[in-house]
Amino acid sequence: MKLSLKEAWQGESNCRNCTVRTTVLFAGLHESDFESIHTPIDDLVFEPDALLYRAGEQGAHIFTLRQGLLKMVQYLPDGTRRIVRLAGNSDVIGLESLLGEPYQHDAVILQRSELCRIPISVVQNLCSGNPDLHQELMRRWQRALSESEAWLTELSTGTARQRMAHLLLRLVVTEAQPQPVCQLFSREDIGAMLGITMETASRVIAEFKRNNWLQELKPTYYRCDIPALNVLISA
Amino acid sequence: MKLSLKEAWQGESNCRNCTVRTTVLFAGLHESDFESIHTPIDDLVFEPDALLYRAGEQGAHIFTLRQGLLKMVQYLPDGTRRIVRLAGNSDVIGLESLLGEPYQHDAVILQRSELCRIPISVVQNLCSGNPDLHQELMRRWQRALSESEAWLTELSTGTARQRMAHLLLRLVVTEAQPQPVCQLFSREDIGAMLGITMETASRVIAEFKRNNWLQELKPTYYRCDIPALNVLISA
DNA sequence: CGCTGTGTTGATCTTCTTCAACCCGCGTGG
DNA sequence: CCACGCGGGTTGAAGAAGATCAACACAGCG
Repeated sequence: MKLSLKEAWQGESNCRNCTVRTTVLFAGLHESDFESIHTPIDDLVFEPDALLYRAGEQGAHIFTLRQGLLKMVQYLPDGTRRIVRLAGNSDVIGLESLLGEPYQHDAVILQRSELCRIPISVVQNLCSGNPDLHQELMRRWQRALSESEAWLTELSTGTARQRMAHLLLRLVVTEAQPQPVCQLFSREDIGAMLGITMETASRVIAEFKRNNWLQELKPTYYRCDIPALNVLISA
Repeated sequence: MKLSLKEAWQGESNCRNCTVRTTVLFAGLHESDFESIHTPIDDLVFEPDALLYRAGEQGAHIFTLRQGLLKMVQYLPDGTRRIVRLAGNSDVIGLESLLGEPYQHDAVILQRSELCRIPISVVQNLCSGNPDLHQELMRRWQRALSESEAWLTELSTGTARQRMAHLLLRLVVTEAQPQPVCQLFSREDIGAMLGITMETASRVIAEFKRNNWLQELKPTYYRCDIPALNVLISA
């Protein structure tokens, strides 16, 4: 099985009683629709660094992230690596497989994730006669597109400082916590997100810490001074 | 009417007999489907610099580009401008309005364009009972997503030279001509596409011309040395 | 105990930005 | 008709920002 590295199969999903059903792809389904799900939807848990799928693979599933965080990675001919998007809570990834296209990215787990692996045949069956599901799919596609464009404008434009500020602000709002706290990634990954080197990423973070824009609570967990960061990006 | 600047209304579209129907959004429609198009689909032509729509507007139409080229522009809080995507032949833009979301970009014509303005109500009506149209819509969304991600990896990564090479190669392949010829934009726009300044854009182009990677046939029209450019990006 | 991977920091070099001057083609108004 | 100004493009010189290379700290682990 290629889904290596600490995969934990949690059993088949019971979509009908899914705890996050209202926020999730199948929100609009009717009771009767669940009868027509014959191919099993697996319920999976992954630990950091697990590889969900690889760019170029012909996929037969889409994935709904019920909990966690992962990175979508692309490579250039010269070997450069760029992280083009993150997927978190209630995001759907691998949509391209619905169109018969191979996966466009490596999908790698960043934080422990719980997700459902849905065979594309299930989605296709449900689609006939489910305008709500269509609508929901389009919404996911649009979400991915908006995210991707935000990465271009916010995380690939301006100085390293500005990009980092944008990244941090994104992270604290998506974590949606009462406290402005986020978990940071390896300097290497931060570099690949912002289009800068590991070293500059490190230096910028050091500078932010010196200025108290950023405060390390425990390893990889940081508290950020949102107003200060906002000044940086609108200057 | 806000669609200012030399708009030319060409009459109502006759989708049934559209010359590019096979490549276009409505490719999968049946004869009978055309009966149910009650709201008019307008057939428009725009000259360069015309503004199709503006970011933030609540749109009531999507647009199919039958011919031409336009840029999709986003702005940062600090006023920076980035071109996040180009749309050309047979691309569909403004899809977000189908979801009730406001337009995410300014859409500005770069080269004389012929396009159809389709009311979202028409698309929504046709969608019920037209899986092919759904499929086609998803394809367009995925295309936009792929494009957007390619801009991140190819046009916002590496040195100015590499980005320019990527841009030129993209342009000559999309033009799909026998000759490796493309029409270039203002230095300002090139800068906004590559995330560099007008001046560096100018310098890089000058350098390419000196090295004969690039040859100006007539104003704004260039012939490029594809192999040479390929070396640049894979070095 | 030493090794490895990750992060940090310094010194130097390259690249890009910034600011300024200038050219040229074009249109406008005197 | 010509002078002028304007916008777009080019080029130079200076400086800033980031990349690169190298050394080192430190934690985790066999």
